[in-house]
Amino acid sequence: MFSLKTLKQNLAEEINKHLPSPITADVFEYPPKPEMGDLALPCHGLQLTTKVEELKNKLEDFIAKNPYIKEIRIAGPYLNFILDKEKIAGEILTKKQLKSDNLNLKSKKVVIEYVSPNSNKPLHLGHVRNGLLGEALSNILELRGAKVIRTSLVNDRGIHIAKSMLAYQKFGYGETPATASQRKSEIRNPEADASRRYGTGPKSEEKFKSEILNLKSKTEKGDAFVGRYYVLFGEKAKENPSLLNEAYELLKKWEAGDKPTVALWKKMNNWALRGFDETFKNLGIKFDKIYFESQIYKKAKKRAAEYFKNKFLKKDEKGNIIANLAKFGLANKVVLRADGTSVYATNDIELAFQRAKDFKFDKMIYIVASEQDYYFKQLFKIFEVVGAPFVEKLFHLNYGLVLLPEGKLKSREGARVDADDLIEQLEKMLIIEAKKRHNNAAKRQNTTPANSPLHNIFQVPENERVAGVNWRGDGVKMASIKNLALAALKFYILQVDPKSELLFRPEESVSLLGRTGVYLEYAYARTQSILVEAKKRHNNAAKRQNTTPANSPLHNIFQVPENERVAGVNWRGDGVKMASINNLIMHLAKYEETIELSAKNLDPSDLALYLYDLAKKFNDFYETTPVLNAPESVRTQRILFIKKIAETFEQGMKLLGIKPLQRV
RNA sequence: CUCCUCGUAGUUCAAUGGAUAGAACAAGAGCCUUCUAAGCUCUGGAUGCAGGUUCGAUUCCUGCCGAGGAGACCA
Repeated sequence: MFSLKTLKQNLAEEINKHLPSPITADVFEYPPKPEMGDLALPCHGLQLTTKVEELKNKLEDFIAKNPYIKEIRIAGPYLNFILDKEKIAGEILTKKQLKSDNLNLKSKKVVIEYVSPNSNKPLHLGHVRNGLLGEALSNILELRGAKVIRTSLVNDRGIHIAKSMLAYQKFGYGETPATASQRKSEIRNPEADASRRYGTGPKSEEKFKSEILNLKSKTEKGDAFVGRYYVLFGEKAKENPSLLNEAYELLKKWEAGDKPTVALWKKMNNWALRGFDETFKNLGIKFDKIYFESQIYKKAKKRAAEYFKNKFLKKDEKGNIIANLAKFGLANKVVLRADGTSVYATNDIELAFQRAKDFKFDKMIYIVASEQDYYFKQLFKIFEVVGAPFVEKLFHLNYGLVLLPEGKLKSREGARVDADDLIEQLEKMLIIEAKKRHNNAAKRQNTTPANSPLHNIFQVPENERVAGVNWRGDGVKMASIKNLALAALKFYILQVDPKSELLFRPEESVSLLGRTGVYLEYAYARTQSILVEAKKRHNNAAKRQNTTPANSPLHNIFQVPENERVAGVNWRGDGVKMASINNLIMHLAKYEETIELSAKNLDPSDLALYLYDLAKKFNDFYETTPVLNAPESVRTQRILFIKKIAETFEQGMKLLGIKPLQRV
């Protein structure tokens, strides 16, 4: 069975017979232009005892015997290999889609920690990037054969939680998510809303109180609800700094197990967590195990105190327990405050031990933004000096921050883009775009919008339109706008190298044209359209296959039909572009190594860009090469070709967490 | 001040030390009696500056300039 990887390895082995110092399979490159060849060996660096031509001659025998290589050409310092695309296509197209068996991560246990929110405010764009990365990586590693355990850590206790609790206690008047009104402007701009809504002084509080009492019952997302009180605390504390002390008092009460306080904490936490669940579900993020800081902080403090006995840990002059990292060129790190309260490190240390016990992992990947790089250096060093057995297995996968235009000039406490709101915005953009397309299509066809086949889309009430509408009245359910919006968002974020910062402009960034998730969906939908139509016409691929006598069932894929081969007789005036078919075949052949690369680099952007290329090449093919209307001699083969492309799209998109849509 | 990351078309992103630095958006011109025109084709535009290593540097090294992040018991 054909595999590019194997071919490269075989070729390298053969070439090494003629070289003084051996090469490896990864020195091969792909020529910049397909006309040059399919595989290239740059010979500049090789210590050739002979000339490039002589090497070429020495390889002739091997080439003659190798079924996949047709020819070698010399182009300056390069040796270019022309592969037999017909042969390769025959094997690739009948090959089953990549399975997780016999791949190199088989049975390795990988624990991933990602997202890890604070339960006092809703998820924002940074969490989205984190979550999408984690989910895509988990999927990719799973395909490579790993056993992936998706985990998260919720910071559900501490002073920040106490702040939102206090604000609710003082200014909540018993409001709940179920009674809260959810106005768009509030969600978009909670800060501005908070000051408008709550204002200052007793009068505005009275006003607000009566406002809540008169609210219609419309449920607000719990995390947004809780988040508003956290913001409110900030507002109020500015006027009245003593509120901070009150919040600390509340935290102490909580730690002491004061019943009403714990009850309030539970209530608000549940609201927030339910809100998170909804957002996670929307984004297609799921965890196998969620750790809560509230459940480990006591143990964590104990462990930190115990480790005080370790010679690398000591007390500083204030009484904090610190890890002495100076000799490693790092700043000392507090692992337990003098007053006995915990810091992040306290819990992270404990949690690592707990996870090691829970899962006995081979690899533990922390997906945390690069602003924590230094912290993780310190943390891992601590594990090293205390002799944690799993220290070699830990890995911090850092990703760049998501910046906003304002943040680029002046960051710090920049504005936040709310995750839920973002998805909603995208849906709206899609609906507007669809309407525009609809009108344009009508114009092109010289008909009024009302007579256009797309007309009915816009007769559907808005709320249903978002959920999903029917297409052409044929009863096939059109994919929901929401899925398209998610495809756009996910692709937009995942196409970027995780290490790069991501500049996000709320209005422009997630474009719906060009290199986008929508483009992918559109290309995939086109494959589906062909395949569905093929079935309709009773052009059953399997049936046809039996009638094809050639060695490979796909033998004919390259046979340009007689009438088209004759000079001047072209399809759509462009001619069937063999280059377009060949490009696609080589591209399909590269799928396996793309997945491998993504897994190795822990970088889904390789796969995302691969899929974009696939869509691009497919669209090129689509424009120039008829499938269903192709002459019978090649029709079946082309349908199978489309099927293979569709399968690759499906798997690749699913790995990125993008749901392939039958129709766009 | 120290450390980390990063400077590529107007903008958002590509390019295991290799061939003419690729796309997309934005602008203009074309293409539906044909498998979905959210598509396709054509036209311009870029490696911050200065050195170094190399047969060859966007990539590696040094310095400068610029951006972001971290260094504090702040979560």
